[in-house]
Amino acid sequence: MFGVTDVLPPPPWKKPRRAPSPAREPLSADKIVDAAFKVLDAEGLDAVSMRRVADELDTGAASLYAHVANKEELLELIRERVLSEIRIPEPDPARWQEQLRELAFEIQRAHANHRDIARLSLGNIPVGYHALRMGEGMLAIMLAGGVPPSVAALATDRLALYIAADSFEGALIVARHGLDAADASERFQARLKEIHDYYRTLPRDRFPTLTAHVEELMQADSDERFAFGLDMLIRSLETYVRR
Amino acid sequence: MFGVTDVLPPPPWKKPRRAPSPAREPLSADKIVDAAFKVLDAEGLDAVSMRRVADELDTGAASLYAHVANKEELLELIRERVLSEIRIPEPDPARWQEQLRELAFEIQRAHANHRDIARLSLGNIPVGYHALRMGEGMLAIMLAGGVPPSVAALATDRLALYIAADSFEGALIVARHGLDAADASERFQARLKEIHDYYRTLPRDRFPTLTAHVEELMQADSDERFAFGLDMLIRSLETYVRR
DNA sequence: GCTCCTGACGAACGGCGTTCGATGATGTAC
DNA sequence: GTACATCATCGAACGCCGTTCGTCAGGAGC
Repeated sequence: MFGVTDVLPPPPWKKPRRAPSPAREPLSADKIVDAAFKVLDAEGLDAVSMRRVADELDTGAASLYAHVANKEELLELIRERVLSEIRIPEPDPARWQEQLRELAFEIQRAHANHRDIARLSLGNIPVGYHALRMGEGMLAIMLAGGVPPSVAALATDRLALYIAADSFEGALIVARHGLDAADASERFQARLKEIHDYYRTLPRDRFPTLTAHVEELMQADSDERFAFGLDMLIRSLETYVRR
Repeated sequence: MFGVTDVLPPPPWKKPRRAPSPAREPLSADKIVDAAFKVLDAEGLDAVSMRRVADELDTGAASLYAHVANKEELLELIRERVLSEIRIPEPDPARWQEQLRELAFEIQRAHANHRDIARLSLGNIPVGYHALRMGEGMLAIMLAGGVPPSVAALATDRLALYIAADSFEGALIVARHGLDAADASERFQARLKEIHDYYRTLPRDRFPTLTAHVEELMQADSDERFAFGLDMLIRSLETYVRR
């Protein structure tokens, strides 16, 4: 015949056929998470909406719900994938403190690699595979180092909280001070300078201690603060070993 | 005359006078924060929207913007008021560890008194009066105890982060497991039981450490966990004093 | 060739923070 | 006492959000 369907424009009273649906390859939870990461890494966590992720896949938000129960579940999948990037060392009893430190930095780095994803890091009881892998690794290192099990169990919980909290705080700063990472750091430095100056103008009689130690309070950058708190926790763990 | 304006119904073609605006007493930032607390304490942080708060004052959301720049500023006022409930002890060198502990619990309690308000507690550089008061108090206690200033400065930062993080985590649980506090606790216990059972079904070969110590991991309630982490931090501070 | 099922997905619902512009009351200047 | 300028008030609207509903196309099974 004459291939009329391709030549004639569609009559206006007939609704357009919705999209080139035959050429469409099917969605999947994995593809949705891929798209979510593209949005996350390019525009930050706030941009990760069902609509925006669906857009990335050239479809509508409603289509996602066939593969993902709701946004909460999508975020859980994202969290798990972030944790999957973490390498966990084989416990070496002689180096247990150092290994804890390495693992902590590894977790922090994994979060920092994905913009402000650490805003999801708090308040999640570990149930996913990679979250459990993390807990297993941390606990194993402590036990190998001779920390008593009941202490190690609690310390794992507290250490995980501390790491998540620090990452969370960093992520908030990234989220609040512009989307571009370099730009954010620059703006944050400027903000810190403001705070520094502000602290110097505080009334000395009302805040004697604070005003007397402004320099000490502002001296460390965020990595140093993280390392210091980490050392505090590990240092105190040592006191449980030596007895 | 005859007081006609009060007797006759308003003619339908004349639009109603918008509200009994003469009897209306003026809004203020303080009244808005009051209303916000009413909503917060009754329905939780998620219910604190500009519309809902305005509703509480029998007005529209737009009216709030004359007294408060935006929602962020309203939340800041709320945070400050929560911190204002915290009592700060006069530093006593002999009891510095104990005083730190008391202050930490005081901060936690102030947050817990207002539902899931602690979800705002992280990532705020202290600039408000009460936030500074808190920092001043914590730092003064440490210095009185003989902690070197450069250590005390960092430790104040880390301790504040820890306290905020723990409260935050607690608030997330409250927010996620129903609005009523008693109900939330009950549901959370049930959830913990589920997790406990789940941990027991984990493959022993992949998670040998975790499965071997399920009981230790689940033994402590949230107050005990908080106290333990607090002790870890204070304990390590002691190691900086004794030299 | 027909039916049934399953993903896809446009449209809509009810929420959100915020802005705009009209409306009215109030205080000041003359 | 009147006119005017100023400012809080607030309904309506904008553009987001997560989620649900009902329709529809395509393929599988018969």
